[in-house]
Amino acid sequence: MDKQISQAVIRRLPRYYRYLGELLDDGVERISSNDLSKRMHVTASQIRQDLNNFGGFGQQGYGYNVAYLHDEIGNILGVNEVHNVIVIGAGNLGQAIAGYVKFERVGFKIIGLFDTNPELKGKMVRDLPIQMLDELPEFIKNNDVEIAALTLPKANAKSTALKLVSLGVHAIWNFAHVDLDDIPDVVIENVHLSDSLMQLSYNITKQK
Amino acid sequence: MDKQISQAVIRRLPRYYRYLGELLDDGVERISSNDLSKRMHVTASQIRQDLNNFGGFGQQGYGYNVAYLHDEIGNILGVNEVHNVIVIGAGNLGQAIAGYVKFERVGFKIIGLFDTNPELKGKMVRDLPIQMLDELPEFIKNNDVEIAALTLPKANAKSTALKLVSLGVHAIWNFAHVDLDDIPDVVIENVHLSDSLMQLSYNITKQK
DNA sequence: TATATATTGTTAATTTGTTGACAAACTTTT
DNA sequence: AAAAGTTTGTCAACAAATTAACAATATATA
Repeated sequence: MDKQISQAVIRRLPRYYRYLGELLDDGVERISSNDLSKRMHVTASQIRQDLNNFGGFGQQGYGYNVAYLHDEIGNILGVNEVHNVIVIGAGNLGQAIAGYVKFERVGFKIIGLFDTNPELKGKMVRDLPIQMLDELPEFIKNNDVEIAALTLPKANAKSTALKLVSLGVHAIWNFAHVDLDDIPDVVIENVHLSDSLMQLSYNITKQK
Repeated sequence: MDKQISQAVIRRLPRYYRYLGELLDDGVERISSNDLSKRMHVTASQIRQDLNNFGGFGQQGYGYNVAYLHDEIGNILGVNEVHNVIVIGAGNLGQAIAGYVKFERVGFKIIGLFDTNPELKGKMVRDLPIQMLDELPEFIKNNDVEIAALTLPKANAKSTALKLVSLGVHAIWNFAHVDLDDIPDVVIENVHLSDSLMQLSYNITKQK
């Protein structure tokens, strides 16, 4: 059985991935945990501990090969394969997320955009038509949908999530301001923008 | 000197605030740490520990008064006062964030929207005109700007952040895909959507 | 090729965070 | 008004996460 990796480690992986990507763009071939630690403002020890959860990617006396490590972390994160994404809720945030993923993130592909408002039906958002939510079952039957981004009011979030799961979608990227726990058989990632803004507010307030 | 509160605690505060708000809406007058723990899927001990970092808000044999505790956490988070926000970068995400804060978050007020693209100059986004970035110094002089949301490409993020700080803005809500550390005299809150999506991807991949 | 230097992977020590336990203090019931 | 029941605040125990230390093993240099 696989060793359980703590979420604290998982949360740091994308950041490693990003820094390694930048090094790669800059043509840097190798890097030591010590040099990387200085750039990232973390301890070298933590970098080595984190990476060694997944295997020994480095070499004594040499360090880490940037291209190799970048690729390996990409594999761990699953971003070297394509994941199809649909967006539920075609408001401002939904459209923004659709555009964001489309242009910023390789490895993820927006293939559908849904809403319940009949006035939006068929409206094109870039190259995707807004579809009605009742077309979703048919759409999922015909397409391999892996992730659903939920950008809708919190009142509808839970019921929509349950519906998605029953239709076979097993990963939800949730932007609604509500916790979607106690839904079985689904991986949830919450983006609570309000929480983030309140943390900022706390840190401002504290500083005064 | 104030006792240092760990970020682990701060991260949980908005969630308490949200659940208490819902209880308030439901007309619930009092709640024990035990009942709240069941709803939130955390331990009662953690709730009591967290709250007692800031003071004794409860009463033995009674529990916590919902309205009072909600208000107190609001004070701690600083959301009972208004914070003026400007958005730098009027693309999809910028417009979405502007709308999101405007409609979802009391305590925060969007007062300006800026971009560098001359074609957008004067274009209205709801009731706000898009202004050019070179109008920013004058704007900040005439308005009490507390928070800047950065929704622009990462290439411009750091220089813009430095400029904002030099103009007197001391809090940044950063959506650009880059770390804005080693900028002094500023409170930064990062929202790295890519990181979030990659965490989701990891958890999907792991599950297989 | 031998020696000096660099750097990992891993174990141990330390620090931080979480949970459990319970006396003290309140509320509710009789 | 007394007794029984609840629930907090806090201390102590435990668990998890982070940092430090260092042997092992590579690279770089002379």
